[in-house]
Amino acid sequence: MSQMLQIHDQLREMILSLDLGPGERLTERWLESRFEGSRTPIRAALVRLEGEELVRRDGRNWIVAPIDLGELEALAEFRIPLETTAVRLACARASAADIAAVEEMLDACQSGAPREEWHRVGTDFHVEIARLSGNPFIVKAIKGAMTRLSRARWLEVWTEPSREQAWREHRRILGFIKANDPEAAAREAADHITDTRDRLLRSLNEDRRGLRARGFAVIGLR
Amino acid sequence: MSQMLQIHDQLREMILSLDLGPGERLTERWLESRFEGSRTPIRAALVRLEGEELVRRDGRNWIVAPIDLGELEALAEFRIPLETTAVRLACARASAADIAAVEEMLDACQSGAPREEWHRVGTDFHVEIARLSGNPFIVKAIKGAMTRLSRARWLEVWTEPSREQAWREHRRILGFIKANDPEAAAREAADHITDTRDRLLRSLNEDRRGLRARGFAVIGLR
DNA sequence: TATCCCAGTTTGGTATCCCAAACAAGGCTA
DNA sequence: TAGCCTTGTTTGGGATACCAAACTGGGATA
Repeated sequence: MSQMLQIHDQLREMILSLDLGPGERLTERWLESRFEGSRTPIRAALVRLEGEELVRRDGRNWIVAPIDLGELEALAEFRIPLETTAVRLACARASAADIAAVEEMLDACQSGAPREEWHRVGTDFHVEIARLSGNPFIVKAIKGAMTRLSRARWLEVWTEPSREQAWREHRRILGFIKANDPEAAAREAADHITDTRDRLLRSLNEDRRGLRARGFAVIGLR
Repeated sequence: MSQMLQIHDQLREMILSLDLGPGERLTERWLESRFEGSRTPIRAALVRLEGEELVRRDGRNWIVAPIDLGELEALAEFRIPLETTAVRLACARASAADIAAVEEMLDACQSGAPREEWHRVGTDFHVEIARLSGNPFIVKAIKGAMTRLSRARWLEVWTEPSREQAWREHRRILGFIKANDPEAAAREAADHITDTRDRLLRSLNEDRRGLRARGFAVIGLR
């Protein structure tokens, strides 16, 4: 794989895992020494990440895209029509094997699994459901939305009951798809998105102090 | 503005106006002489355009993204839930002034206007409607979808009646938003997307020969 | 002491250089 | 003559050189 893509992937991972703080400045020279490559591939990776809105220009400088918690509502509003459409289409189009594969993914994440695992599966579930719709544009949009959500979800303080509930909701959505009940699946999906958004906002609000202590600007959080 | 952005915008325009044929190969050296800049900003522009999926890699080479007419259905399927949501939200949120601005845009495009004008307004209308929703994610998604559609729309053979009908449908959607009738607006928007897709597909099917003559691969057209 | 200014440094933007891989054409061989 | 190999050319990937603008810090000045 080209050096540029390696740098892109590593940098992307560092950003999404909050290894690099939101709003943090990135100088090309620092990245040069960090990744032991010249500025050419580094610039290409930055331009690419800019397209994914994980990195942004601030005047002439590069910065890690800040987290704007104010967009959480808009994000849910965006996801609901897309994901309800996705589950409806999934009912009509998904094969039993495809559905089983998603079910397996859920099963593979047991309650003892590390937090990274829960985080990843919690994101991938929605992307995989979108994939069942067979519509590549829906998949791409959901993937982007979940990426956008990803860092805020790392900040969430996960309690065992809330995690359990999200889990049940995932299972219910999948169950309705399996039972070929598109309207119930759509209702469940919409409710799940709303519930998840509320849980996230509540958690972040209760933890404002903790967020500040960890150096995260809580812009946009009402 | 930086040279890179200039090159990006020009190249983007050339691609969207079919000045550069879909599938055509782009060599960095040719672009270098064409834009009288060095390869550094050109490569940055290409990476950026790759993110917008207007340019693509073909092995090590760069090519203009081919038009895949097969994605027209999926594109309509993607737009319907988003645009129906957009008009519903617009009813709740858009100010009279914002609505009037869109109306003015439609008025400004009289029947004697050049085709470029019709093409542009026909795209911008949907983006502006999305903007009335107040949801930036919807705006961005619709903008992307309309970009994706743009080149196929250039290939369409526009008849006066079909253009008139699209026009009436735009007015009707806006009318229902103005009258604050979200469900009627949503129904109208969905119908419009379906109708437009059908008109486009019919036109392209009837003109397969013409497309081939103009050197466009008609991949994906059923 | 507060403010302004200027030189030195750092940064991103651009141009150019080098290289290895892909490609193409021509000639050699079976 | 058909297929293969060789070799010269072109290409994109990466490294480096150079520049102008932005920033920084320290010292002169009011």
